[in-house]
Amino acid sequence: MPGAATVKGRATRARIVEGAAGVLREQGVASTTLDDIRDRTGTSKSQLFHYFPAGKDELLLAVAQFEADRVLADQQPHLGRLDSWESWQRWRDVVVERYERQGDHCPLGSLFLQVGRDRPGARAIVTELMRQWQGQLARGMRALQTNGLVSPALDVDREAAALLAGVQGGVAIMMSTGDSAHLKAALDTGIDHLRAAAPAAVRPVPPEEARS
Amino acid sequence: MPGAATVKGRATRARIVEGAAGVLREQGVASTTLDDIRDRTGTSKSQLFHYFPAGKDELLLAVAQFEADRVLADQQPHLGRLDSWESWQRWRDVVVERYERQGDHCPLGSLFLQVGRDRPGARAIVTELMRQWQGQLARGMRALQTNGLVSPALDVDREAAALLAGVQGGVAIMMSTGDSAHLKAALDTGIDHLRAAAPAAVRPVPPEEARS
DNA sequence: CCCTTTCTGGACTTGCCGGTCCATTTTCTG
DNA sequence: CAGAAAATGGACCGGCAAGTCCAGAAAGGG
Repeated sequence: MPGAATVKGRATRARIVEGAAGVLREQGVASTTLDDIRDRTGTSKSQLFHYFPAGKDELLLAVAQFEADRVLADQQPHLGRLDSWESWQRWRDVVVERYERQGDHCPLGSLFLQVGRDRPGARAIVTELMRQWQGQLARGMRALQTNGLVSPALDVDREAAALLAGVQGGVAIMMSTGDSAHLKAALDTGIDHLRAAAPAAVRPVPPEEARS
Repeated sequence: MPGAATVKGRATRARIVEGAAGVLREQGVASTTLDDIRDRTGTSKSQLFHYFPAGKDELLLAVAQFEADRVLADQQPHLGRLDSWESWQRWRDVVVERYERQGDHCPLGSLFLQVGRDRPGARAIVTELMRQWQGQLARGMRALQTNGLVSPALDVDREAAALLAGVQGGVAIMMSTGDSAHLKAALDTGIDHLRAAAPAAVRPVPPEEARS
């Protein structure tokens, strides 16, 4: 916790990060100035630079980490317990609901564009987020396998990667178009794909019998 | 073609847009100034404002349209002829190759962040791009149905939406992490999902995918 | 060939915003 | 209760880049 040696200091620093996150969500990175953040958080210019000596970029990076942590937290506890079809469905609903509420703004995406993906730390934040997210999806798929709901032959890692990509793309498209249909389609077909890999004996939902 | 009444004028305007697109690809939106574009295109400040009276935003929007047109053009002719498993595979390879070459920079994404999604025209550009892209995928899937390679029961629109989302997300993840595994996974599982919907009689290839 | 319109060059203005500085207050430590 | 270290307030600076302006050159058109 650089530049925050006392309780008061840590509190102020946290207030800055949270407040900055709020401002950034509301008005976007491009049009947010340090003065906006200063106003919102009731701080002074010198405080901003006291806690983030490297300036705006360092602050933005801290906000990025803050937002990244929220992404997974908002999906819990469902994301951590994907061991039945019902739990997958609940997770799917939570994801849709979370991003529909977030509206057409992607805090993380814009942050990285501003900071620059190459900056030490920036790439690491998103890579780690994706790694954990995908890991939890894969874990859920293995749980389905363990419970005999999905064939052990399923390539879990590839499937989890594809599902994660679908979610990311669905969100991205929603940001641009305002329509969540793609996100829902990606989630539903992804889960359908798992269902199709169910051992025939326990196949849960007759997947649309239309062989004629 | 606002502000370009003569051949010479139109040529200059086009030179500005293309040059600006180049600069933006190389150094990103955030750090590109009108002077950079002026240097690159061998023009003067007054020319920039002559052809784009509303200033930088209007120019960026024109570049966005330019880049959007490229996206689909780069996938042709494969995207237009998705009527066999082989053509789907070729398209898949072209997409991967195109985005791997593009590296970790997304001209369109950054452009919209800078301009703001809400600006009249901005949202329309990406919405139209997605609509056309998805339309061509759906058309390809219907061609498979017509050729008896895929069950007529397949929900083409949902499947196309999901595949498009996967591609978008795969690209987005590649931009952030530098790894194209998610893009490949999304494409391959998406196409697998189609293969799984093949009428049993003509099921083409036992889905054996090379994974790396 | 003249007169209008379009196009071009580049100097100049202007406001914004990241960053600096130092004085002052508060908190920690022994 | 000192003295040090941390935290705070806010005035100030300086550069940069978007946008303006006008003079002058080229096209176009009757």
